[in-house]
Amino acid sequence: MMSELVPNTGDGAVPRAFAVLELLALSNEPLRLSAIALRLGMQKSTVHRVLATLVLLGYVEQEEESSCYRASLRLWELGTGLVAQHPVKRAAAGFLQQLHQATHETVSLTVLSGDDVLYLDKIVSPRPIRFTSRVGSRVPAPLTAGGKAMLAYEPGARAIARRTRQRIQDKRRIEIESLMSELDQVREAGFATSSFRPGVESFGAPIMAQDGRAAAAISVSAPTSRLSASKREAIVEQLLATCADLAERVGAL
Amino acid sequence: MMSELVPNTGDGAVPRAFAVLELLALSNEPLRLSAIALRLGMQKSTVHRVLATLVLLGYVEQEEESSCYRASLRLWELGTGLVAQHPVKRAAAGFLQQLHQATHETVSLTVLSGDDVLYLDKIVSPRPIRFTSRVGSRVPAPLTAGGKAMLAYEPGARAIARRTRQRIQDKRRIEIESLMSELDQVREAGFATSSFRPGVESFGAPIMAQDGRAAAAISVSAPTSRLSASKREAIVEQLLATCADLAERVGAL
DNA sequence: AACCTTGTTCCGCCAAGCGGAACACTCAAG
DNA sequence: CTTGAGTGTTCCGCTTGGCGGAACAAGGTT
Repeated sequence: MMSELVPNTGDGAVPRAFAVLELLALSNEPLRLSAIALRLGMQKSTVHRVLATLVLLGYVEQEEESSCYRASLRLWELGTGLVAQHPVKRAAAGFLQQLHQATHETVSLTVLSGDDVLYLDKIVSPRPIRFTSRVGSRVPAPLTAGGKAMLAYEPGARAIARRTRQRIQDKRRIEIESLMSELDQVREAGFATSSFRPGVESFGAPIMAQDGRAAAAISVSAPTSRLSASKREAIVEQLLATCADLAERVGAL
Repeated sequence: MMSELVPNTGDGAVPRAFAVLELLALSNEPLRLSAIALRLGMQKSTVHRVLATLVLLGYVEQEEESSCYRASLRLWELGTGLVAQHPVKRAAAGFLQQLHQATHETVSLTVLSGDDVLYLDKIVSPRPIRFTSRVGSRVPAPLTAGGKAMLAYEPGARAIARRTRQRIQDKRRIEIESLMSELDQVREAGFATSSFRPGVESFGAPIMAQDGRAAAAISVSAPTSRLSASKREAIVEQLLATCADLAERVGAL
């Protein structure tokens, strides 16, 4: 009947434990036991047991004075190890650096994750853009330049667009048909653009894999005020060259 | 009876699930179901069930062709959110940048985690040092400059030194009594030095909290070949100034 | 002092998790 | 082609670990 307060993934010990851990990780302040039990619709004693296990495993710490619980850095430690050995990120690091040197603008590496774009890496411009997405954060793919660059080669692009439209607040941002035709143009031109953040313009291109889909995308973002027609042209040219080189490298490994 | 092959944290569904997840996260290649069962001393059917749960929760992905399992980027995603809101790291970011500008050398931010130092942040020198520790990695605290800077104000320093001596391979690296007297000197001078990596010299100073212990440490590392007496002096001076300023800022929040 | 909270502990009930065994399948050697 | 040793997956009976209600202790606030 879907009568849960929270979109719970199911019952059982493991899903519960992860629900608690995620809640703690996403919350920016330490949480009380009761607050966790309330927000997850679980029994206090259950939450207590789960927390005891997580503390034992080192994923959660309990502040001794306030008896609040917060996630430890264990998750982060495991996570950084994961992304450090990510093949695309490893291969891309030097190319991103080089592209940043050439353009002097903010350069990002993203992959598709569900309906979102996940920021794997980023080199910020010396004069950084405000409201930039943090590395490790996710943004609906159809909004971003890198996301559109990847969606152009994704079979399920239309479904992603529909789901995203349901999800976001300002529905005018995504009109399905215009987006789909934009993706056609992206396939032709080889790059996508986006200005979904006010005052910031982005250019994104896919890193193509052998199977015809995009393994990742690189995007260059700059404030509109700093962009001229010739600068835009130069950015796109350097971006496409970088992605082509990188695709060759990725294909080789 | 402690008859486990692996230092297992205990039985039950949740510890098992985390054992599997950690194994996958730490392994740099995708693992087969049998390999996991073997290495953790678990039944195949148990591993299968656990993996199914982890896949459902989005922490593990299964390659469709080889049916291997690997950790997804979910852990990393949660982890980056965690460290991004870490108060010390947030406060330190600007100071690290500034210290890097002043010294043009590699600057690191570390915290104490167990008996280790955990690298929270790092700004690498334009001519980067080889064999540098990755952000998110851990190194035995008594080996590093930042670690010694923090241990100098840690009550359990001696115990940490003993445990670390047991743990490492080259026991000559740590002589308990000489380390303890070195920590005394660190308290007097306000900074520590280390050259546990061949050819690299590091200077570390603590960021003091109100309780008289070190909340974190900043260290500056440079190849010995690039260091003169005056350069060393300048680095230490700038390092100490930075840590003092930062401690004030951290104390305020 | 009479309430609310909070976190923690206890305990009976029961299902979720466990692991052995059987299954389907692939690949390599015979 | 057949055999065999792997693999991953499924089934199922048993029992243990997890569940949640209730009682408990400790502060904090009215």
